[in-house]
Amino acid sequence: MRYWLMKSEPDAFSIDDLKKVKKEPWSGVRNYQARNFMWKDMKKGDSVLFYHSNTKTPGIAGLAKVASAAYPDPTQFDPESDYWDPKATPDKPRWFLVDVSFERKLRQVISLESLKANAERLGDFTLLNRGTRLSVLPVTESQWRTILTLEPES
DNA sequence: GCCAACGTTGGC
DNA sequence: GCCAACGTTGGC
Repeated sequence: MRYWLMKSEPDAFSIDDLKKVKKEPWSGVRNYQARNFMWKDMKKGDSVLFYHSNTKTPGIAGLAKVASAAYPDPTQFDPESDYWDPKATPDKPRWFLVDVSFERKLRQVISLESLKANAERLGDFTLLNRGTRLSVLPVTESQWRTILTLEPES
């Protein structure tokens, strides 16, 4: 069982949206490193920190699970989609995704600010590295545990 | 295979 | 809305 962090812009797809639909194909990732994490390393049942980016208070908003094995992102084949990739074919797909299922909302968003304030306890954390724009990234078990201690009691 | 130009991410 | 940081593209 591994741990991950996945970013989403809440204006586009928030933790509340995930709660509503329960399960969502994580389409639209068009970065090779992020794709490789989903394609090669993620397993059904892995745990996911659901991160809100590009918003007033960026931070971790909820918990989710990897709900499927990786499979080709169907939006790459759809000329109508924003994520259409003319170089991808069903025979030779270029982009892969996993389904993500809702687990729970955090009682309060664990803000990027508070993650930074605990940077020392978190150790080397990709999210906090300068210039990191990865939308799918690995989290260690100890980071996962540390982060959850930052959630308020009630 | 280099690298300038361009597009995107995402915090602020 | 700004812009630094970074990834990708494509000419050479």
